[in-house]
Amino acid sequence: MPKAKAKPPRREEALSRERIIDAAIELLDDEGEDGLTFRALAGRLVTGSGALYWHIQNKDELLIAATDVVVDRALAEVSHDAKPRKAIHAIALGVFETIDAHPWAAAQLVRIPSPMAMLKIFERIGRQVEALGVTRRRRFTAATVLSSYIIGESRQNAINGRLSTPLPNRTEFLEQAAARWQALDANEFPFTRNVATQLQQHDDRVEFLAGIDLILTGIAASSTSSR
Amino acid sequence: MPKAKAKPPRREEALSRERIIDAAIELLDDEGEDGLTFRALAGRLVTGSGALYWHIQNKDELLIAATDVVVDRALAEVSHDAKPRKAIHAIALGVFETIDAHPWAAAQLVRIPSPMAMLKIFERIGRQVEALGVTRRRRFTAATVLSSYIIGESRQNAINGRLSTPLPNRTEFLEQAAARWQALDANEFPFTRNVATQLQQHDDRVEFLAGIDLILTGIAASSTSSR
DNA sequence: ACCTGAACACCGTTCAAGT
DNA sequence: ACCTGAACACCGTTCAAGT
Repeated sequence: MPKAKAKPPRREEALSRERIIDAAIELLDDEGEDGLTFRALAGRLVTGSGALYWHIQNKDELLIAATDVVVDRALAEVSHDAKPRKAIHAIALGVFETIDAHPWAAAQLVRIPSPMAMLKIFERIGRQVEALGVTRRRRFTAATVLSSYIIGESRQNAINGRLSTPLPNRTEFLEQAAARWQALDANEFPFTRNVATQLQQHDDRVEFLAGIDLILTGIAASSTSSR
Repeated sequence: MPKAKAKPPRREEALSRERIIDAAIELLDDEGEDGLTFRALAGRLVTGSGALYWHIQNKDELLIAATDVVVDRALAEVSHDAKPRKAIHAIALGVFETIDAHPWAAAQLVRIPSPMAMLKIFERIGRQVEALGVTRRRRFTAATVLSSYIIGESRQNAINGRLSTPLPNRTEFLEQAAARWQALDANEFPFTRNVATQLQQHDDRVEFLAGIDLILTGIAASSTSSR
């Protein structure tokens, strides 16, 4: 028997705030929000759990930092030079897809006070609202409505992989949701049951953008009206 | 010295699911989301923590049930017989004020799958959307956009009493938020800094309803347009 | 049937001790 | 300066034992 034993896992680089955040994102993606514990994270980084506190303040800060990273990446891919409506679609879809890939980020975006990631989305949307020629007084409202819808709806649409036992794909996810709505009491939920059929058929991204366009129509109509 | 000792607190009624939920709401309102623990709740109800599990499944179910109760109360106060726009305003303000009084409920409303409280809000909004004469195909989109905005914005506006040290009132809350925005980097956040002034001045409810009306304008314009 | 409360299996966070 | 890992002060949840 040779002297070589099974090598213990070795840390290749020194610990750093950046590496910790990257590992946290991986862990969150793999195991969900509950999967992120300091012990599990330290295990992946081959260190002690206490070591992490040298680089980050606490779990909250880590979650917010992880969200900032994934949102920054998403926004970096959105080109700046489209016309306002197209640009807003692109920002919206960028956020939509990031939250779909990292469902845990949605909860962080709506924290109070707003994390930087949220402010960056708001800023990018706001500039396009300005470019649409919205009057000064209405810009805040318009940007708020758009941002609120983008984040809220992205969250609702994100498949949380670990919720009910394996959700193979989006189609089944939608079917389950529709079935739940169809099962509601007919007297108490006539409207919801009625639109459940649409829920089953719809394409997420198309439906999501339809909501954006509805708001954009409202913005355009408000700006041209006399009120 | 008389025999009478300090009476231990006595439970006046038997434990019940209802009493547990009511006590949980009180505890959540008093101490915030972190304040709701089974030990603290059992303390208030003068019982053992394990006893609660005879009446409720677990903490998640308790939070959802508590949310259902406060939302039901809010919706019960909203009259059914107004014209659609006024009715939507009333539903929106009802939710807004309930979340302001019970900020912990907002997190529950956006859970997946949607809790009953969320579906009830959606249903009430949806019926009014129908009453507005929105075409069948657009009803789902319209109700979704409205619900998403109502819940998202109510959450953002709710004062979470325990966040930073005592937040005396809403004015100071808004000032703090505006100050944070003003402190942002001028090159990276021109839009956000610019609207920060508005944030400082605005009346929450008025601004909130302005967003609702923006969406309603979009709904009206979409329905009458040819597309 | 309902309640009790100790026990279990976790957490986030701290900190003396190491290098 | 940075890392280690045991220890602390909590959690939610379970369950044998009581009434």
